[in-house]
Amino acid sequence: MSINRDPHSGKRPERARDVGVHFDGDLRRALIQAAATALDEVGADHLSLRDVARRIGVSHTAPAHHFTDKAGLLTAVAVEGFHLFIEHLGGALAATRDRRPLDRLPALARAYAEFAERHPGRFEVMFRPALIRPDDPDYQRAGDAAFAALREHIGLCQRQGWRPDVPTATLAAATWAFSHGIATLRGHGSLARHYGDASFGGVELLVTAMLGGAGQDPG
Amino acid sequence: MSINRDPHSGKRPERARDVGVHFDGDLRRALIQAAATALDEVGADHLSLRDVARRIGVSHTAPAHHFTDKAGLLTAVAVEGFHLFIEHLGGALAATRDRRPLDRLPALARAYAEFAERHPGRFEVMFRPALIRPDDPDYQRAGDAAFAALREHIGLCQRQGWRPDVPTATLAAATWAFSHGIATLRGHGSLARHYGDASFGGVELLVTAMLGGAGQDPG
DNA sequence: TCCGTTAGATTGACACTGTCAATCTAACGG
DNA sequence: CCGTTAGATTGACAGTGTCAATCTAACGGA
Repeated sequence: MSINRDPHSGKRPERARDVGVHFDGDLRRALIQAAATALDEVGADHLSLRDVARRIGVSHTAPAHHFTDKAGLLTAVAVEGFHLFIEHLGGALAATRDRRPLDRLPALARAYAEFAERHPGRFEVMFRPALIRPDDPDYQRAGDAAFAALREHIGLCQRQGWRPDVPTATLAAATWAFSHGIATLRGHGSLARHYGDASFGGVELLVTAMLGGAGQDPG
Repeated sequence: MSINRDPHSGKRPERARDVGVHFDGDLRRALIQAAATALDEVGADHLSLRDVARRIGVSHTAPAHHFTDKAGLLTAVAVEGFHLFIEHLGGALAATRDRRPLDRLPALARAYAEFAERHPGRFEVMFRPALIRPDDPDYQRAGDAAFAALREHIGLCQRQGWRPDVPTATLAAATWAFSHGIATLRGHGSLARHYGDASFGGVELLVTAMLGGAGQDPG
């Protein structure tokens, strides 16, 4: 068991190893990782930079030193979160490759809700601009990419005959908002309270009900 | 202009009058009012009990003394917010009395978004359980009443032939989630960014697009 | 008139937070 | 061997939520 070397005596003050988070000289990445973990554990409201620093055994100002700000660190977490998000939604689409595009929307909304449940902290910072720097280029790019993926799938639905008269962006925004509403209300417990079924199957059911004719032949 | 009397000299330390918020002996109500105002101004994240106290000129512990907690005060604001919310949605329904029930859903979603824009602070605490005491009876009652109102209108739609086969709670939850997603994403600026039209007309358009056959004769 | 009780409100302290200036460390290049 | 520089730390500051202790004024009975 290695013990903290006094930073003034040793050559490399790798205190982070003591708590299990090893950063190969890349403190920046370790901070993001620790922040994301802490975020999922305690929620964005109770996250403190000092706690993040403590988790990897560095000084209490290390996070701000690398990210300027609390908002800076959370922005980095949000960007990383969006990448994970896109990956997760992509997985849901890949898993339903055999179905008709429109019939895959419930699975997409389900994946949306799954992500929100599995990574509540990341999800929180991704969609709460007050916590971050919403005009950060990386953040905007990541968000744009997520929406573009959805938009592409909606376009696919339309090319198969689903509401070809409506602008793709409109349907994509509507689908996004619907999924987002489900995921957030579900996270609040509102779905369980008012709807009764907060399971992922219940999520798919909501989408099917809203789309209505989704199961029937599109005109 | 009355000046603060020294609380130790005068008979009634009505310091609150100095900043324009007069509470007729009802400090509790004044605190809720001040908190709601502050909330709409600075957002829930930057709200401090001490600032609320300063706004009405009382000691820094007065809010916690009356509401136990920061969460206690915010819960009271959320309850009051839900009452206002129900009133606002009711107004939208009353204003569209002449249309067919299904055709009034876009106006309902629009009212939802309007409320979120006009009272961002209240909206925030109403739908962020981490800030409040979600198991507070008054809070639950208020939220239930809001959902019941929506549910009732959905039932009306169904009685007129809209998807009578789907459980009312399902359609109500779906409508709620959709409206909620629109309102929150709109508040984040995501709608303006990805959809382009963040106006209230744009909000109605989203609902119309999603409901699809809403404008046509229900089967 | 006086006194004890009680609810309402305040004071003062505590630990904790984000941020900032100043400082220190170690490695690099000449 | 020395100066520079980037990375990280120290120490301080104002603000915050919360809690125990205290104070205030009004009320009800003797």
